[in-house]
Amino acid sequence: MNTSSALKDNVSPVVTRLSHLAKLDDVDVLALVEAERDQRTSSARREFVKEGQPLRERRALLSGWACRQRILLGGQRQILGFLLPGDLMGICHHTNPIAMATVLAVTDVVTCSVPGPDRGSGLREAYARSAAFEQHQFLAQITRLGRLNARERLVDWLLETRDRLMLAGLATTAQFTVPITQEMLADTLGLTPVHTNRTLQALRREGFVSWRGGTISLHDVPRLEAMVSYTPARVSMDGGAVSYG
Amino acid sequence: MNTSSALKDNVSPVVTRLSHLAKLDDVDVLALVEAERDQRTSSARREFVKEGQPLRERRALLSGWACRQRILLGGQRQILGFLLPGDLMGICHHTNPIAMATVLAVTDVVTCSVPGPDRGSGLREAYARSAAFEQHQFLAQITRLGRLNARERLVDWLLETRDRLMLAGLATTAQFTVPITQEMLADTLGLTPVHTNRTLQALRREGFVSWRGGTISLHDVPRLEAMVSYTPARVSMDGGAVSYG
DNA sequence: CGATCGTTTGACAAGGGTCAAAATGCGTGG
DNA sequence: CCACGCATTTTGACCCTTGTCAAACGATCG
Repeated sequence: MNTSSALKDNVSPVVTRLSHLAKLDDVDVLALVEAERDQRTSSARREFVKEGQPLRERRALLSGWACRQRILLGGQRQILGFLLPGDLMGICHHTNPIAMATVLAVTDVVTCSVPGPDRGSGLREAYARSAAFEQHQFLAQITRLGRLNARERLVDWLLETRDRLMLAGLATTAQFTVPITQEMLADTLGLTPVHTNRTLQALRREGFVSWRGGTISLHDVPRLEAMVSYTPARVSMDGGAVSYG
Repeated sequence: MNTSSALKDNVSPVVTRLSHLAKLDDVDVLALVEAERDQRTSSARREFVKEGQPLRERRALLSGWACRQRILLGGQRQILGFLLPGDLMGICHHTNPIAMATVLAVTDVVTCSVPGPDRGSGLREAYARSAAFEQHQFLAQITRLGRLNARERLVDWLLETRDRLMLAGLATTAQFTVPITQEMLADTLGLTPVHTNRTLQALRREGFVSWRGGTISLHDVPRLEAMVSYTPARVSMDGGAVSYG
């Protein structure tokens, strides 16, 4: 199409995702690509950020999954949300920031630095929309936990996760990779592993989803969407974008 | 104390709250006071903002309560959180923002405009910390709904709400005003009104709280805090402040 | 003084939790 | 290539928290 799409094709999920969120010009994309050369790997289970500790630098996820979680005294865990490839972390606008949650590498993970928003305004816009989109996910998580039953929570989460992965170019409408255990899913959905398993089996038995070797396939997307009245977040560049205000 | 505290004493919850969040100089405070002259009243049940509609202007709550809510098809409601006096709304950093949730006046409400962050950097810092604090509340809401039982949800919410009101100078350690019905509380905590009522009664019967005429008293704060391992959000000016990063 | 909204009560149902054990899968080392 | 050990998934039986439905009670307001 245009010059920058040549740059965007087959590049990192960071560029793909941010390009979906705002119009980036070549300067923006080059800055991202440049920043991506500063990569760092960490292995599964490592804690990037610890709740209550000062926040260091802003980075983006290049590959792998991470999660934000809180551990309650008593050992229960609540996973607040997952960080998927292309997602940003550590962006903050005030002094002395302190992490509100622990960020844990779910799989082996590669992160990279991200340029400051000072260059083109495209990046600033993309970062702002990225933050708003994340906010949207937190609000969705609240309604999920507060008002949906086990089956609905599961379906809603699957659809949301699919959409997020699609934004980074990592999913099709009906298939995507989910490198997490059912126990983690339970800690996300506010359920026990046992009940999560049973709910999942029911959906499988009824032919709605399959989950083999970390790959999830949705077999009747329209009905799944109807089941939870799913409305995708509005994050496309054209038209308005979500903002909690 | 100093010159600006003379301005801050007995003034609006907006100034009180923002002063707790960041160091504001006289210029900042005067800008706030000036902006407060642009007041607008709306009566209970009015919808300030409708989910999916463009966001208009940024404003602050001077008095009364509002809530952010979502209605699911099927008519269930989830209250995402309350807006208390001193809280900001409509602040957003990208173009074409769209409301992620409906904002509803719970009581009669007075709002005022708030100055842009351009003046002193104090306001910018206060706004950023305010946003981070709000984010903190959403994350707390997620853990509440995901991992606490009815009694714990209720206690945790009471303690958080007390702290937020204290920030605006509207509560003491053990007493504050809560102008909402048990039904709204139920929609906040992800419970039914009936069960909320029973949980509340249990806490009353055991002498932990009383709730008469819209005023809540906590009678054994240490034990209540222990019950949910309550940790107040770190939002004081000195030391770090929460940021979800 | 009815009307209406909010709170309280009771009886019962069900969704989801708990505990414990059995299967299955998978990486590692022999 | 097989066997072992560990993590994960699956199953079963039972219990408990929370939801549901319906009605009574209480307060507030025109």
